[in-house]
Amino acid sequence: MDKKQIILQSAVKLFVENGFHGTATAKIALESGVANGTLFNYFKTKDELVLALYYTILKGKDDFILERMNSNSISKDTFKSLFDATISWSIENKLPFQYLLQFIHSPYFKMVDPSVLNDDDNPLYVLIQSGIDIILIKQMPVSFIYSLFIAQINGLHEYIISNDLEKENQSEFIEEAFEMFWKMIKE
Amino acid sequence: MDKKQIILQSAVKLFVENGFHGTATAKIALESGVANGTLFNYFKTKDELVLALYYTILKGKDDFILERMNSNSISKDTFKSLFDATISWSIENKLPFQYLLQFIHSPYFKMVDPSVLNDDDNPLYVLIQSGIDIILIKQMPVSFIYSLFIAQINGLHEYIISNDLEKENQSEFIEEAFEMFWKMIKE
DNA sequence: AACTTTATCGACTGATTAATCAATTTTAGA
DNA sequence: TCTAAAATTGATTAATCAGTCGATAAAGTT
Repeated sequence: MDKKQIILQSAVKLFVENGFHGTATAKIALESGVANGTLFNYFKTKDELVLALYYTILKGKDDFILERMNSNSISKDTFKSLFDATISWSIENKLPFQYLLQFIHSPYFKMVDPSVLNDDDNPLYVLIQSGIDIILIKQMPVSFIYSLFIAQINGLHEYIISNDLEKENQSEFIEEAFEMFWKMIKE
Repeated sequence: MDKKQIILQSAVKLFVENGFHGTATAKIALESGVANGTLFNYFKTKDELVLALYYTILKGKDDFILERMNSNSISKDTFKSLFDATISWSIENKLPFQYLLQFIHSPYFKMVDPSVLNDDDNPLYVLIQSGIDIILIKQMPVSFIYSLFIAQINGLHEYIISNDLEKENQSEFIEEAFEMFWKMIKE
């Protein structure tokens, strides 16, 4: 693993534990086993590191999800796979997931280039649009369904984490949460 | 309005705009029209201010919601009132709502006395429990339904805000979001 | 008015920190 | 092996900021 990756990894941990400004760049360098100045060879400023970390985590999440999605036709099962993959990523990557939440709700979020968030080529977005087109799910704005999907995942995640559920119990609630969500959006 | 309230009000605005550590206490004092040191007469430390602000907003939100809830029996309508009151508060109090999100997802949240969050005497919590008891809503853990309720509100809020919906359009989606939620949790 | 208490002020301080840069080490190519 | 380029180092700096405190003003009491 190269130094850039190590720095990013240390940064997730420290930012989530101590917040953006509660984490000195020197601490990140120390935790990464590099010198103070080295960090600034990889990221010109602290802000750039904070942003790069956000993009990196988003990318990792999308890759993880896409890897687990290989159905051609669109059906309830397709959405189930997506739902499962999304919640799985968030549980297997607690710190990065927490980082996303912290980042999105912080003023840093304003600094994100909107084109990166252009949902039109987001797989989930496209999938929902298709579902609407073939009248599998409710005739509502895509971004509305999208928001509710993300929200349902967040609610489920919050429940699983704060109740410290075991693996077996998790699947029960994941199943249930998806079935509930499907009732909600199906045509 | 006394100085304490003014300081709290300035703090919401600045913290949401510039983040916790991006907002110097001197800036808050300036915005409040008081001297540097005066702020520390009301709040011993900056952390205390950050926490007090959280508690104050929570209290204001609860009061707002309770004021609009005066039904005795428990029915779908009761939940509708709760849903409406909750989303109304979040839309009429964008900055405080944003502050809650920012705070909850930040490391400051660890500093909150858990007994304050003791959901057992949270009206929404009690209401859900009653709904489950009379078999109006699904036989699931209260905290599960609770998490999904909060999540649905958050998703709806995010949709309304980021699409900058007019008042009329808002109610359409609030109605719809509630009906969807009800389908999800009804027995 | 005289006096006490409480609130406010703002200059100051000690500590912290993002970012720099000249010196050093490591790597790579001939 | 020799040399040049690239990467790394960490002491240094200039700036920022939370919190203090003695002085002043305002409010309250007799």
